[in-house]
Amino acid sequence: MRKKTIIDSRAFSGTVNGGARRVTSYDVALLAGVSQSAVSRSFQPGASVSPATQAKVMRAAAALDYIPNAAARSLSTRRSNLVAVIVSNLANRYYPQELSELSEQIARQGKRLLLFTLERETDVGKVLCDVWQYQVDGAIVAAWLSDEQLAEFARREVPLVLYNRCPRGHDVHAVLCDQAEAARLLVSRLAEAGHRQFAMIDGPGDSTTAQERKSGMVERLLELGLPAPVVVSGNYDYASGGQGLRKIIDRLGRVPDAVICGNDIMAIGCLDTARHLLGIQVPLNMSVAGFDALDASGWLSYDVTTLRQPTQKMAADAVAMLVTLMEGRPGAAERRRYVSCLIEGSTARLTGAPGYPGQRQAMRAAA
Amino acid sequence: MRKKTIIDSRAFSGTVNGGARRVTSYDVALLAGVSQSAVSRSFQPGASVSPATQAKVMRAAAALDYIPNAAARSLSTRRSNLVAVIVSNLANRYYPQELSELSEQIARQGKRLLLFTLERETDVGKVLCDVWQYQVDGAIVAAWLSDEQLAEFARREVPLVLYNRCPRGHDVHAVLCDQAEAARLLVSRLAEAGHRQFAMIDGPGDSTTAQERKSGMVERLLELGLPAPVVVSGNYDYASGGQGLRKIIDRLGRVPDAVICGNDIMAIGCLDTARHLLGIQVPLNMSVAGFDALDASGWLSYDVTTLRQPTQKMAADAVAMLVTLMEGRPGAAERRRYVSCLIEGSTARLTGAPGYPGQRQAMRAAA
DNA sequence: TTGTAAGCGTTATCAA
DNA sequence: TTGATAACGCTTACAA
Repeated sequence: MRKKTIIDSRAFSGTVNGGARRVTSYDVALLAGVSQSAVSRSFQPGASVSPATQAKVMRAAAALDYIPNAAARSLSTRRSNLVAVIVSNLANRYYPQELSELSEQIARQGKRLLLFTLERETDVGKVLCDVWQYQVDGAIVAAWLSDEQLAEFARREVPLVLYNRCPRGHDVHAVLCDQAEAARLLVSRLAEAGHRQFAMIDGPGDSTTAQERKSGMVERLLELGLPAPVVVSGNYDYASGGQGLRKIIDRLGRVPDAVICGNDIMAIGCLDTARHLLGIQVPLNMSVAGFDALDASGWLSYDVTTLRQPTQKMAADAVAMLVTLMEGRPGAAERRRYVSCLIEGSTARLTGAPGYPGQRQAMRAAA
Repeated sequence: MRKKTIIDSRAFSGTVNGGARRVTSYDVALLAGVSQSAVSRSFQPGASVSPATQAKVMRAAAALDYIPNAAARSLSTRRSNLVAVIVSNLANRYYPQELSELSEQIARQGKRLLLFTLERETDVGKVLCDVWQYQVDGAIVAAWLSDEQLAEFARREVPLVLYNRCPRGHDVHAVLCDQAEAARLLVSRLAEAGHRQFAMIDGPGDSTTAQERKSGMVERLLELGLPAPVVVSGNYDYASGGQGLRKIIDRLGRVPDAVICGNDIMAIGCLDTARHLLGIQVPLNMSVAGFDALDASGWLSYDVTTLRQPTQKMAADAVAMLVTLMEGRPGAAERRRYVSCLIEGSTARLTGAPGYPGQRQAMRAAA
């Protein structure tokens, strides 16, 4: 008998564990004068309860401050309503809006975001065990997964959507922006405007995004028959931009025609060093471009030529895709590709409309 | 009998709910040839299990890919090992590193971060119900809580630490940086250097941090017997800085001696508009200062005079404080106050060492 | 529509 | 140290 149990535990003020007694659906049932299952049903969207019963239950619940226990529900339904988001600190630092976006979209689906941050891209293994423990209904991962890790998601049947990471293997779902294509576009436009000697300040080695950007650039230059670029490595921060530029000039023996930076932060660092420390006229003597279209890249002091990913749409689609998978619905697109949009700032000489001044400046002037 | 149940559910492949059968501690026990309790104990840090038993269990667990179910544990122990972090999108946007920091510190304590993001500071009510449902062990809140909401945390006995929000009421725990004091310091130093007519570009109305910064400034000016400042409102973004400056000049009929901005982003916007659009020499004709010491404020193009909060320490202490509360240990400091550190950039004329060039420039020159 | 009862997968108590 | 067993608080057949 269950009722007896309740009375018992009241007497002991919590039989097994020391904590204070919590209000449960039994208490509500008792007060409302209905069965416990009636209470449970009253809190479920499409259950069959008469309005009268539901009203009684809700009144009693309110009186007792009753809130259903998610852990118990999770145990019973085998769904936790939790979505794991795994992201490296680096990514969060440079794309904070994406996390907000994901959080909002996940909440909109009635789920909650369990956050796992990584010191490095490849640290996923350290948190994976916790991901399993919490029985998350799905995961969105913006970090590097090994083949074994990918396989484990499949084996444990945890729906997975990769966010801007290269999905090796066929059955892996992902939203991703074509970084190589973006880099190719940038190179094409710069070449069109007469740039011949390119240089790149690369991102950190563990960033697949950076790798794609680099390979896209190198490939396109090769296709165009232009000289091989000078590539130096950076780690996505401001200092890398300035240091990278110095290294490039050192290695090349002169100022390159164009410097493509792995992200906007480095582009800004490169710009500042060029203008304030080396006295290089940008874009007159050298063009500079970045990636990501950070807020800062649009500031008056910079107006960086850069490539914007449709991050808002990507986040929304990632969550939508995950939900489809969680509901076991078939026919979901396995992966969605996006294209970056070139923002013609005033740090690179480009041909074609709108030409000078840059797109942003023109918009400002028009406003 | 439990074993019978297992056999049954195998036969039906999940009795009640349709999902695939999961590996449970019973399966491990069966394979290892021990009782289920032995399995449970083997997975608990300080339980009394013989090495031999533990080894058998671990071998079997590995063979079956067994992972304990957090929901079941949570139900039984009444601890979820979940910490809710409630933060507004705005805050996350401008302080992404804090979230990373909190996440890391929480993980270090063996807990996990359940993220709740808010469109506005005052939207806490919308997510609170979910916070209760998930039975979080504690919460760190960087948003505005009403008295009722504060009371509800107390009533439900959910340990709470406010992050940089004014704790009304006595028994509310918090880590907070003294924003008013920081503003007072800034005003003092600027006044010392001869600035008389101050202006402020205020933050959004729902930001208590902005309110404190403003009141600190106004109070200190009053104490010093300086003219009342011109205060215009902004909303922490770049455009607000430029618009704010124009409004100030409009209202004052001239350029003020010093503009204090509610955050660095607005300070940067203000600077760019002053220099590039209005041709004002900064700091020669006008000083500009901000708050938060963003990365961007240290960039060569800006080198903003600003105030840095010890965010890393604050995040670590917030989590440490929360853990103390969760463990029911008494003697925890009820609230911890921090002081900001003035970063003497080159956008404001200040007296005293190190004088010109700004601190950052001097450091760079020395390097 | 409603109540009864059998799970969900753990931990904790108690006796052996 | 070990095993049997009773919670933990919910959902969901199934029967009424």
